[in-house]
Amino acid sequence: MARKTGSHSEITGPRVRAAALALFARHGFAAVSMRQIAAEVGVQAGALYLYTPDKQTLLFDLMRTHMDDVLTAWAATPKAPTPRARLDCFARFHIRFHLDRPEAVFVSYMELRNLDAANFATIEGLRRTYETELEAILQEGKASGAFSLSDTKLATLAFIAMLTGPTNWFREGGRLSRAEIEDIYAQMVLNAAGA
Amino acid sequence: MARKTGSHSEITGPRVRAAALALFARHGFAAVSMRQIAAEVGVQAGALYLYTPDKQTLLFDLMRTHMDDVLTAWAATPKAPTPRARLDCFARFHIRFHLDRPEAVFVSYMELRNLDAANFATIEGLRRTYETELEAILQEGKASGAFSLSDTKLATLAFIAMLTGPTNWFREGGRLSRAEIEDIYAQMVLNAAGA
DNA sequence: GAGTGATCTGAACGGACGTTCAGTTCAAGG
DNA sequence: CCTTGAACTGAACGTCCGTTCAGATCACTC
Repeated sequence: MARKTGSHSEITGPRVRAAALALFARHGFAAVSMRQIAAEVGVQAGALYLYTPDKQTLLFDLMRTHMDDVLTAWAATPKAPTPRARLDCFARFHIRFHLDRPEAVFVSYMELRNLDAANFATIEGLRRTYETELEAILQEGKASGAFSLSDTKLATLAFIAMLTGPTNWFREGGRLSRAEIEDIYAQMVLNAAGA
Repeated sequence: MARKTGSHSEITGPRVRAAALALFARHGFAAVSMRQIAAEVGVQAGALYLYTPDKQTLLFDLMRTHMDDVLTAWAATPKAPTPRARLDCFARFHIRFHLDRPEAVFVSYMELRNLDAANFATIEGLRRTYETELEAILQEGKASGAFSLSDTKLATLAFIAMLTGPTNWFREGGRLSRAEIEDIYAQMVLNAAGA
């Protein structure tokens, strides 16, 4: 037994990443073995090394892909005319986007400490870039008098922490729909900004 | 070589817990070995089992102790007269208390998935109890018209996520003091509640 | 239909893991 | 000063870890 019928690199590669993401999210990077990932894919552990040079890089690639996806999706979102509308738009974008990929969000936040120094710096840079997008909105609103905020840097961190929360508890078919959560959180953020 | 001069159960026990807490916070439960904890304490791995039945219980005890501490400290905080003052008080308490023990906060949040079912249920129950304290304040304020909130459950989760944020980035001697952070966050929470 | 290369197996590598335990050491009580 | 037992060592247990690699298999090309 070796090569299975119909197996291709373009199929197995994504399946490896999907299995790794799901397992890392559920049990944590350090608690998941390459053999578990392989079993999930239906392959022997050695075969994983056709798709990643090592376990650490597998984690890093998942996180970098996620961060790239966030930034790309936000860049493709039309810019609203006023700071208030832009903040509302950002809040709704953030919740919607993150609710669609809870595993990637969870891993990208929880497993930062398992990255080596160079990989950590890369991911941290991307995160900073995203935060800066929000802070720019807050600064504009503060300058124009649309928001009343004593510290835009703190508000940035506070809003992102708040808006990421639903990712940890949202379940399809729960008490509230995505749209309702989006509405409520957007309203709380606007309130908190003094808009 | 065995028993070192001046070593006692009352000294080594706390040192084991302190070393475990610090290492779990930095590297994660699954990534830390009993031998690393022992080395930090200055003891052989086998000696740890005089102070904990196993690694999982060591983690659980750290988390339960932390949750008990939170609830005890909050219970000892005087109740303010109005919902608005109580929310302000809760926000300041939460930030102050959590900024004083960032490692315990980090571990208690990040390592939930490494608890077995029974231990998880216990910790989750304590967490729920704490959240209920905040939600009660929000409900009173909503009922009295002091707050304008569409959903007190969501607001509870959102505020706790927001208020716990500083634990992850606060550094002594940074740009802002504890008191300043406390002021800013308390204000943002009151705004978000529509107070 | 032979040959080639991408894909995967299965076994092995040295090392680290959590946990146990017989034996050693030493502070303290009589 | 002798005994006792709490505190700890050091070695061992079986198991699993990440990673490597020679060899097997099979889809494809010519």
